[in-house]
Amino acid sequence: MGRRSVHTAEELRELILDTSTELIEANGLAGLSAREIARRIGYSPGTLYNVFENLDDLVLTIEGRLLDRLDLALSTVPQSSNPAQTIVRLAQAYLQFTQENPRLWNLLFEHHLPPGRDVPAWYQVKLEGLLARIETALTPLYNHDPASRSRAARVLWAGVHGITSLSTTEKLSIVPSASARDLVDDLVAHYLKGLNERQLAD
Amino acid sequence: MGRRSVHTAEELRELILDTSTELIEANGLAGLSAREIARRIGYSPGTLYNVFENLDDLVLTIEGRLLDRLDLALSTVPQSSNPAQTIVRLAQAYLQFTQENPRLWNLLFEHHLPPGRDVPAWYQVKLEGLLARIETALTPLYNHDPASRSRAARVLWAGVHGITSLSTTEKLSIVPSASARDLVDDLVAHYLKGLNERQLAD
DNA sequence: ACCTGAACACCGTTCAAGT
DNA sequence: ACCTGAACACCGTTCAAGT
Repeated sequence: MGRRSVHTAEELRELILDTSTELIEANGLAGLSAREIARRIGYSPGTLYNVFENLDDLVLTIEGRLLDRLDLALSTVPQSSNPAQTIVRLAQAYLQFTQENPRLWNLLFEHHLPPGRDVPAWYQVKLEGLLARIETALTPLYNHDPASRSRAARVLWAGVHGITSLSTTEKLSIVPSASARDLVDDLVAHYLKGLNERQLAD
Repeated sequence: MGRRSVHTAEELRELILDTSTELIEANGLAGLSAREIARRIGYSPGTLYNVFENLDDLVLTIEGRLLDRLDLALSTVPQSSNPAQTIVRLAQAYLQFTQENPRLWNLLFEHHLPPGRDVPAWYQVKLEGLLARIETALTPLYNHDPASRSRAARVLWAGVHGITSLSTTEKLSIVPSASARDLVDDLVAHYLKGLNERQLAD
């Protein structure tokens, strides 16, 4: 029919992304469908495929924006003269972010690309940027040993991720979300203390 | 048509579960469909619903068996007189198990029940049984403080889960799977050392 | 150029009808 | 009692046709 664009290409793109985000926040990845997006924005399903290659492409775009938002949240964490305190603050900011956007955050782990398709390069870049924030905070403890610093950053990242993952996945209520913060604090405090003892022993 | 059962009810159930497991191992949850299972076992789709309530019920059954297999694997870990070493061995056994069954293991985190439906009680019981293995290994360090012991067990469990999760989710290749074992060892060693220092300070 | 909507090849689940 | 297969209400994606 050739509806004379009531929306610019950019507006249409935002409309699709916003609507998709709402659907995911309401019901997770299972709540997202091309036809439902189309219904809500008042276009036909085919129109989505003028804007995005397919649903995976759309979801990756949403994931990219989510990583940007997390990066922004971490960027506001004030640095402390005590590296351990900086790390604790970063971990708590991460935890808070995931708890504020649980279904959206879960998307990062629910959604898988079809076998053979790789994650785009920009996605890896964003992840590495986030990890770099932790590495930077660890530098005062490790400026002589980048390999150990890198490992410590990954262990901390994965550890905090594990706690948040188990606390937001209702299916593993082993970690009640009320105590996630305690667990994160405990992890960071004792792990860093263990690292520090090792350094003193050197 | 009333095919005169060439399979007993029990055989049919196993056939469905085995075929479903194969589909998941090949392509993850996305590769599982009631119609595809039916095609492979040579029954009509409707027959699945004589055996299982629905696909969620089927998937939960597979998850239960998976948790049983993990429990079995952990049960063969020899206890050491050094609690830290027992924990390291348990963590490594967990890691190995998840790496041997990556897609099946991911099922536990990809699959979500529809909103409102709770995880069955037997599922929670199995999870708590697994956690109890870690708590038991920690007892020598903590027999006077069950609350701290419980927290330490949860932190270790979540931490190892986080490392394995990031290493098997191809989308977060921040943790190359080659180094997952190093990260697990590092986490357990330094976390326990940090705990231990605190105890000595008490 | 942009958008539609029918078409194709799929889903999960139910249930009357068959043996 | 067990099983079928049509039916219903959905999917993602493509693409000829319309304005």
